[in-house]
Amino acid sequence: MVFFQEQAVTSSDKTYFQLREEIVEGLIPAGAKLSEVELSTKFEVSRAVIREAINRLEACNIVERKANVGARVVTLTEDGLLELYQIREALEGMAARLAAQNMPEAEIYELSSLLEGQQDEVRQNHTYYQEAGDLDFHYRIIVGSKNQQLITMLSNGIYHLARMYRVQLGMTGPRVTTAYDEHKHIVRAISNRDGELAEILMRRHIQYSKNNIAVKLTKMK
Amino acid sequence: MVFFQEQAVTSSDKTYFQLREEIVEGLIPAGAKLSEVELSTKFEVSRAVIREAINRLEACNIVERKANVGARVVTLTEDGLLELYQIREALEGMAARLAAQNMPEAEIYELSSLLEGQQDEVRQNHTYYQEAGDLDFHYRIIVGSKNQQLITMLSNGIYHLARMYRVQLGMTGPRVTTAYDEHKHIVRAISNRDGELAEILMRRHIQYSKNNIAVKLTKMK
DNA sequence: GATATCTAGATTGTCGACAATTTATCAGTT
DNA sequence: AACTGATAAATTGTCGACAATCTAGATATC
Repeated sequence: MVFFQEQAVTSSDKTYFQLREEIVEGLIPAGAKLSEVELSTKFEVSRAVIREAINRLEACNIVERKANVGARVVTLTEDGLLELYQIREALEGMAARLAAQNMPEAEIYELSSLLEGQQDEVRQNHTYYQEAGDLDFHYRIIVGSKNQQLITMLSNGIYHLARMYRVQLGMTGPRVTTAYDEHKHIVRAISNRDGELAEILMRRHIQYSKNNIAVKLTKMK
Repeated sequence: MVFFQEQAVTSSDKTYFQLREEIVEGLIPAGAKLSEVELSTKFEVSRAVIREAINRLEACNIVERKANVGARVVTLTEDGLLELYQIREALEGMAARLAAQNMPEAEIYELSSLLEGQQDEVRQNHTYYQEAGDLDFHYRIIVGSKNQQLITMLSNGIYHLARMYRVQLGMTGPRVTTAYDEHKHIVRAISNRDGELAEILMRRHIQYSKNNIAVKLTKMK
């Protein structure tokens, strides 16, 4: 699935995208130091474009920088994960509420059909719900909010960090099949233009997956 | 009042802070183009530090950049303002909920005394509630959430854009005195460790001020 | 042996110059 | 007069070099 396409026009863009992917996927491990000269030889670009890429990663909360010292990939902690899900709960809850107000009927219909199409798949191997489908669902609702700042904030900022946690804690992906039913209920609320309910359901949905991850985390210890 | 101090260690920091202030205060008007050479001569630094400063402003959603074209200060629109307040409602509502869970008693007591101290002031010139007081209140609750990512997001990202709207639409600034009572109710909920109520009250509080601004906006037309 | 100070190495911050791209100007054609 | 195309000016993107800062190791002192 093409989640949302970002086209790299400048060399700095390409470097940023690639670096981000390597960090999210764990090729560059959490906590690692990002040496500017090292990366500039690796990617065969000047330090200027590396610096710009690192700056953008910092804006995503994927790396942390200290002046005159350097940049490190963030370390993944249980607290950090909970913090992230609290933010997602607030923002995506609001996105669902706004989607109920602003999402065009056509988009709602598309989203609804998407879920219908996945129904068979869910029933067959009736345990899991593919991660891609989950992502697509959340993204469509975010876009449906029609709040451009919210869309940018979630797509550029939150999303990649959230994925980094999921990938590196081995929860790509997906959660038990009940997630599918939760999605259906949310869409129904949006379709009924019931923003209040849509927000409540979305927040619960995110709380459940947070709890699911928290359980896995404690098991890993 | 010292809202929260950022200390500029590097030349790029200083440029970023100053540029941000000039934009927020309107010295550099909304929609203006940011020429790199022009700014580098004005601030007497190289283009590299200007570029870095502009990158950071972009991360705050204060300027927009297009590759190979340049950066412009964002234009202030009614839609943009509403979008911003929707985000604030979601995030600061969550902050209030978390503050009810996590804020240390000492900090709650401080916040409470702060409000008590302002009571006389409010009664005397019984119309307005100083902007500084309002900022301080919101900031303390955000910090009280103890969610580091939320704190960063609001302090570095949302806050400056919100202030830019208030300054340039002439609503520094304060809203009618009822805001003071709303603040008191929120603190009471936090003090009672009632996160659910604290969130509801904070969201209402922000909705009210949004409506207040929306009214002023329509009057200006 | 522990602490403090100094020096050398490495890393980041800043600069000016060149390359690539966009925008403006102007001539030419229909 | 309006549109197209080529050329020139201006702006952004990228580069390598130098300056400022931090880090590590060695030496000296108590």
